[in-house]
Amino acid sequence: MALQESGEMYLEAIYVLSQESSEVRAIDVGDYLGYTKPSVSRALGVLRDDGLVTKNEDGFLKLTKAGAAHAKRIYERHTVLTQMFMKLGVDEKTASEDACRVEHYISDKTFKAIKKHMQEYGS
Amino acid sequence: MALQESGEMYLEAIYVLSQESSEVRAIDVGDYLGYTKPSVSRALGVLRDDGLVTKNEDGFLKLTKAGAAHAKRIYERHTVLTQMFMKLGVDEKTASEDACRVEHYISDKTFKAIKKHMQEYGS
DNA sequence: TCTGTTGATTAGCGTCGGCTAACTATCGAC
DNA sequence: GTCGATAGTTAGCCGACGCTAATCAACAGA
Repeated sequence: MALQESGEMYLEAIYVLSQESSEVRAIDVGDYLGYTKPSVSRALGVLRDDGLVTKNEDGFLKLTKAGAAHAKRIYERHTVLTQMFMKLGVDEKTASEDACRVEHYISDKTFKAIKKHMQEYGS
Repeated sequence: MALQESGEMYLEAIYVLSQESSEVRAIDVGDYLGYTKPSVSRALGVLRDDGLVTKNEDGFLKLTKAGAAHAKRIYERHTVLTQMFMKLGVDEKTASEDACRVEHYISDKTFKAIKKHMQEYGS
């Protein structure tokens, strides 16, 4: 089954946290997203079952190839959308918050069009 | 409590159908959205409790002042977003489908910025 | 008058995805 | 060796929101 918004948020969080530190645990993901430990635990279980995340013997999380690909896709949407909203005059915080929701709902077609436009005209 | 995506979809549907015919029933809303009668029945009950929709003795639906205001707000987002996506080169069907989801998730700030941009540069 | 269709509702199910409570495991300090 | 903090899991609750099955009311035609 296709990933829901929720699953994408978790993947993105792990992706972002992995860029800051190579040691990402479930608790860090929870802190980042503002969710409790049980919520994270269950969500990661689902992602693990889907083959998107693994956990090594020390409890550190790692995205699989498929998980990383998905996370990068969402994260790119986040950055491009944030950039677009800011280009339109929206403050960074609002732009990022809106991008964070919208990134899960736009089609590939529309995202490609936005990205192309930003590459041509966006600073 | 603030309206969810689902509630906004129902309001928008009633608003659109009301523009085509003054006699809008629950079944029409269901057909329009692709939902079953029981789903519509319950959803309308919630909107009625929230004071956004009324039903007259003949079973015809009518948006209250607050309901209509909310519906118009969402519908405007739908049209402006569709227009923007098409301006970027997206086909009408995809643009409309994406707008239909995104319209529920962008902040007022960002929408105002998009609208302003479209008024200045959008054909 | 009986019957079939249409519209609305109620009861109840399932999934998603938050939550709290409570348990376990590990690890460092005393 | 015991105790407290930290991390993770399990069990189970709840709201949102689809669904099917079944019921009810109104109305039209044989």
